[in-house]
Amino acid sequence: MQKDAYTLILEAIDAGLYKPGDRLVESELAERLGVSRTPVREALQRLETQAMLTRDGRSLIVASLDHNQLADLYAVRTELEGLAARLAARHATDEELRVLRGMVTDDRALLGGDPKLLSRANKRFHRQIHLASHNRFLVQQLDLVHRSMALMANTSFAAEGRDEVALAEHDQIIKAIEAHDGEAAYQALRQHISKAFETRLRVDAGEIRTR
Amino acid sequence: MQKDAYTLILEAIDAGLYKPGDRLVESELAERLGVSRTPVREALQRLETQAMLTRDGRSLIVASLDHNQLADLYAVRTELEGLAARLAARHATDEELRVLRGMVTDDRALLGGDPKLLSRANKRFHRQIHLASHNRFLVQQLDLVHRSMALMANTSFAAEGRDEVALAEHDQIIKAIEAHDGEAAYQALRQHISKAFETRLRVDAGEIRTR
DNA sequence: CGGTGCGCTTTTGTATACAGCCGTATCCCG
DNA sequence: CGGGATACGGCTGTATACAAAAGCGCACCG
Repeated sequence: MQKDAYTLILEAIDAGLYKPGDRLVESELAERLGVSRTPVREALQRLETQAMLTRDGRSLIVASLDHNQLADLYAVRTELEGLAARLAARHATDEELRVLRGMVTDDRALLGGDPKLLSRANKRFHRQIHLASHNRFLVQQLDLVHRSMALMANTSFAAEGRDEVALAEHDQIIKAIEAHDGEAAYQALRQHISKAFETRLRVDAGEIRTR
Repeated sequence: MQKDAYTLILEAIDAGLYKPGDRLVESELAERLGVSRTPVREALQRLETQAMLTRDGRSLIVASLDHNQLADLYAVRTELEGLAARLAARHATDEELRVLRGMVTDDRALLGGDPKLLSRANKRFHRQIHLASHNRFLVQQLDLVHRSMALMANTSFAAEGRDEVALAEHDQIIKAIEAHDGEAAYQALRQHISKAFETRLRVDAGEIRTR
């Protein structure tokens, strides 16, 4: 069976096929996906409620993030990711810890490689921490946050040297979680997000060279 | 113009017309609301993506919160409300502060009255703090949280004496925000939520008499 | 030459028809 | 009398037709 319209449209946005500001026309999507307008409409409505799309008069366009919204988003993200880290330190099982540790080890092989791959590995890592918190609502909320982050053009991993620093930070986070030190994990993750935000601002300002 | 199907169904759930576990049938809702199935379907899908409804096999039922989910929800709520308080202390305008102060003053008149009214006033108060944070994403996330809270049967304001304690706590929170003391506001709101959770647990356990 | 108004085209919103699936109940056979 | 299979009813998912509204362009008038 084919994936549903919702997933397909989401992936198209993720892949950059539709960029912020682009108008999404129901009939066009319906034809492209080979279904009728009905499932497309439902998918678009779902995406709208998740703030991936906004209404411009009558039509739907891909949402875009201005500078203020970016800051807002990171503020919320910092708080929620911090909470996830604290809970993960408390609730993660040994199996989950091994998976997390394995990710950090494997990601070393990606250093200096394709920013897209690095970004994907990074998403997986963070998602694993979310899951290790064993809090469904938190996972759901963080999903929303990460989805909105997909609206940003380029990943901060395009920044030169960011990958190595990030990996070191990931290592710190894992160490704290492994030690079941909630407070340390909380602080480490907050600082990690803070650094990521800072890097993104520098990239956007053109201060850092991107690969 | 009439409100849309989404709002109507949401209000019906809020009013307790549909309780957790109840099955929602498209054709039935369509007839009751006087529209066709199409807008009803869209409304239901939106509610599903917001976790107000869950799928039971093929059909949609109103989501219910078990003990664990309740704890999960409060954990996230504590964090986000705390963040909102801290940001409100930093960003609230004088006009917003006066509105907040006015709410606390007015709410004194409701003490000992209808729990439904108390609960409504409480929601308004918290929402005003969310808005005073001037962070759209945070407002949106907290909206989701409060929506899920609507799934709980009875408000903690049904607990005897809770209203007076809550009002005093609200006063504390406002004082911290008025003083632009982010850290104090953060702590005060976290403790307020924590107390509310504790009260709810006691009510659910049958320890406290409800009015 | 510019502005305004009218009409057409495009797109969304709503209704309805149709098909497929699941659950249930009944009937038949062992 | 009990269990299983089949048929029927209801509900969801998808497609399509139709109506209404908005944007766009052209033409006409000032």
